[in-house]
Amino acid sequence: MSGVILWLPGETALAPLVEKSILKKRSSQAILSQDQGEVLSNSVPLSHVYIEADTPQAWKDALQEIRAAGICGLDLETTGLDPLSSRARLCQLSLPSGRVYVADLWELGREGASPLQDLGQLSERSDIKKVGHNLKFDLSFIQASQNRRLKMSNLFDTMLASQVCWAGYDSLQRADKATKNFWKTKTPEQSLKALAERHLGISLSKEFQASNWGADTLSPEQKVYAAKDVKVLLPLHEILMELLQKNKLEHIAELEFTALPSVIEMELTGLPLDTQACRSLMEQKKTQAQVLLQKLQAEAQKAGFEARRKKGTKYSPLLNPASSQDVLVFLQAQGYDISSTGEAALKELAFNGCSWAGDLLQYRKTSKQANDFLEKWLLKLSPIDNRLHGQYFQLSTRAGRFSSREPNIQQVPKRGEEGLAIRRLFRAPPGKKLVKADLSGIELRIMARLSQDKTMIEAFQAGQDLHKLTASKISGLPIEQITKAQRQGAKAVNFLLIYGGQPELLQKRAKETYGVDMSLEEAKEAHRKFFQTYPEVAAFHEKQRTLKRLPKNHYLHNYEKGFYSRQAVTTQTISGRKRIWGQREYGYTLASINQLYNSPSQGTGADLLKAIMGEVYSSLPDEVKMIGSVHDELILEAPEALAQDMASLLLGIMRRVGSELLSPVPVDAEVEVLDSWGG
DNA sequence: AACAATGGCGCG
DNA sequence: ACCGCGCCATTGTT
Repeated sequence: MSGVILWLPGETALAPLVEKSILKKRSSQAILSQDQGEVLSNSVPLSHVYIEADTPQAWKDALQEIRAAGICGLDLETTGLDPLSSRARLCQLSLPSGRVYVADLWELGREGASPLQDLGQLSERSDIKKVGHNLKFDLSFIQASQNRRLKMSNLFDTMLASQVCWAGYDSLQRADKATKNFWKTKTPEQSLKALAERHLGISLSKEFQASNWGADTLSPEQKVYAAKDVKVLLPLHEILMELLQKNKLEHIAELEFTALPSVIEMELTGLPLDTQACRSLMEQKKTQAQVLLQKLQAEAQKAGFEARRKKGTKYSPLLNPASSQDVLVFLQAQGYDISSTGEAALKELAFNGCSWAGDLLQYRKTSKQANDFLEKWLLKLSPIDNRLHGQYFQLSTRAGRFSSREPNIQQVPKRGEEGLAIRRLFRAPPGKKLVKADLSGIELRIMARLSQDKTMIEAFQAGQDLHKLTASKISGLPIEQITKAQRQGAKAVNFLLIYGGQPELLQKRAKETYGVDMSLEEAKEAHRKFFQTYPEVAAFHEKQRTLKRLPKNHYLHNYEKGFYSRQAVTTQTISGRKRIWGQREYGYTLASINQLYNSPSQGTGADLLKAIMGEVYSSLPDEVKMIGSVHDELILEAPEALAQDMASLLLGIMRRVGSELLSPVPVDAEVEVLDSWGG
């Protein structure tokens, strides 16, 4: 086993294998204010813990002190989690001196102050750094209270900073219960509580987190809790700044902080959904699904299907098409030789005349569309503005892409006529247009830049179609004679092979996706020709493979050790984002080589989109909103009169920022002004 | 009842 | 041994 032994988190059985090198022990306490210990003991007068800033004058004084300091910790307590339907109640501000101000925003409001306006202005000041944990939350409430776009600047999010430093890190943990997999991989916790413990040795109680923040008067205990939270932010900021610096990740953290306001805007604005059309399409699809279900079950019954008796469920003699076991048992009993009921296998059966398999596929698609998408969206629609507010997470993925949830905006159907019809439900409101921009073929451009492949770079510089070029090189035909089908085939070749796909997979995919029968020999030949045409891509792969044997120092920090380093295999994006590869299973299996090929590319795409989002956000007029982002695509909602201008703006920024990052590879984009997401 | 694993499928 | 996600229902386990 040539793998490199990475560290494990402290206490596992394998810990002795780990070399511990403590570079520099730094007492976190030195950065904490003197009375931190007393604060935690709860035995000192409240005025030593926090200062109330509930009068307009006291509030003003607090803001003045912050201006003088040039930095503050910022935290809000709110009546709920949704910035559209809940309200901010308490604002906590901390200073480098350790002083904490706690302000009851409602009380201040009654006395004629406008603290949320003040906070809005604070968020925009480039000369005052705002430090918070998951600032998306707090800033969403502040932004939601304003009637203009806040051009927030000089932000430092301790959660994002920490996530940047730990990206990709997996620790092995024993499962707490007896499960099949004894070892479980776990990503480190990134809550404020976890960070305070890890880096400062402070344990924060979360007892009051969900207490009644809408009460007539807030209790001293609630305020103490709130004050303790905000007090750890600046000490954490110090440590994370240094950690970012040691790992040369300041730039990536800055990229995340700059993208943050646009994420807030996307979540707050949400997507416009045509509710009526959505409901009727849902009903139509539900009916369709119901008809198909009965047909499937009736035919199965007629053909002699007998349900197994299952533990824990009510017995039904009917086949459940959502049960892959039921389906597999039935189809095998019918004499079909299959081992999976996935789409590829069922398509094959349907093609060979099994209409039941075709119906099942249709049923799965229709019921998924009706239940998982259309119905879910209607249930998720905000009663405040009747729009769909998915959440975005900047760093929940290993390579640095966004993830999205509740609902996942990144998996809205688009393929095929049915998918398109679903996207058309996202309609711009009257007088508005959607402006959509896609980075064109960005993965291959990134690969051209990563590998510095001469042929690829020249092709892009000449504005050539790389899929056609690949098709031409494989077939030996001149580019002008390449058919659409050949181009599609070459597209599969390009995407599969740059990430390490083997000829066997190529053969399989050609069949599945295009119905092209490719012999293994032909697939091998295409594989050979591809790397012959783009030799630097092969060299890039080779270079990535060697990374496994070239671990580098990566710095971490905790309260006990201070800053310390570990030998870690890391991969990097063009912007310098790092991903740490921890071993996954017993035996120290590292990343698969294909992951090492893919990660810098995928991560660079994320870097680029985030850079573009920051840039676009800072250039948008107030009436135009950023409403969506899907890996290589951005969506704006704009008044009709501004739509064309916004299209040019997007195109210009995407080309400029992209071409700068990928230089000498040019970046291009496709922009459209639309009435709906589906065109 | 709650949790874990799996298969399946939507997107890039 | 092609990468990255989130979400659902089923099925088995505690």
